[in-house]
Amino acid sequence: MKDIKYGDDLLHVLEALSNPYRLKIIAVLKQDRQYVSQLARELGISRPLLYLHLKKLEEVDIIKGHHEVSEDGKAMKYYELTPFNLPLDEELIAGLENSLTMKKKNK
Amino acid sequence: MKDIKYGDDLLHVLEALSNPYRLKIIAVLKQDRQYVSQLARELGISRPLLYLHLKKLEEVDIIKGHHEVSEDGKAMKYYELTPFNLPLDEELIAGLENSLTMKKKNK
DNA sequence: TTCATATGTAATAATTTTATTACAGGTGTA
DNA sequence: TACACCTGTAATAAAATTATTACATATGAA
Repeated sequence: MKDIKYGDDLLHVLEALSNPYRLKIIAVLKQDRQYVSQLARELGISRPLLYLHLKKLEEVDIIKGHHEVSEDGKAMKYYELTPFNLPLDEELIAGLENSLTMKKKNK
Repeated sequence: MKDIKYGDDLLHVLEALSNPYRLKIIAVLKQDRQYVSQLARELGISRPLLYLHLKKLEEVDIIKGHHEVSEDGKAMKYYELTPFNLPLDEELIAGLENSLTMKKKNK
């Protein structure tokens, strides 16, 4: 996970973690890396939806994906977890208050 | 903040923290307790909206409100921060995986 | 009485997030 | 060729969150 220097970054990470599927993805990937289709089956969700969740986690560098070609020649996309540690308390939040934007999100 | 023993509790707290106004509220209340109308002015939002945010924070015991009568006889509602500490990492998440519900939220 | 302050909430609208459906394209094997 | 895998995304729908508007009620002071 990238260093959190700004309130907006902290918020971005918290948003990424605020979903049961995304927490589950972290738990699964902690055991071992996994490729997208298999991960979708394990979570019981569609690939398009999984991509959405993976994107949010990857945006904040909690997971990372890369392509690989399997032994039988198939193009696979594996995701793996990036260990992280976020000591969340009121001190951290207060310290980042000035770099926290209240405006709506763009894009 | 209440003890986090279940994945659903963790998620609930993360959701409560996933909003810039709510992070700001924590930062403001860390300095000192405050009453609702004044807090709304400081944040630049309406009271109805503030109530919504306060409710989400109070639900997970990050803040607590109580009524008080001011010197000049007005009924005031003050909120104060409850110090908390959440060491967020993949270990915590993996450990709570089994008590994490994927279903939609009720209510 | 009128004004300024305070709390509280119901109803609705706007926006964002989450989820689904429908595609297209690739490789290896039967 | 047809089938069973795989990746990737656009378009749309559904659901949840966030925000606004409009009220009602109460107190003290001018």
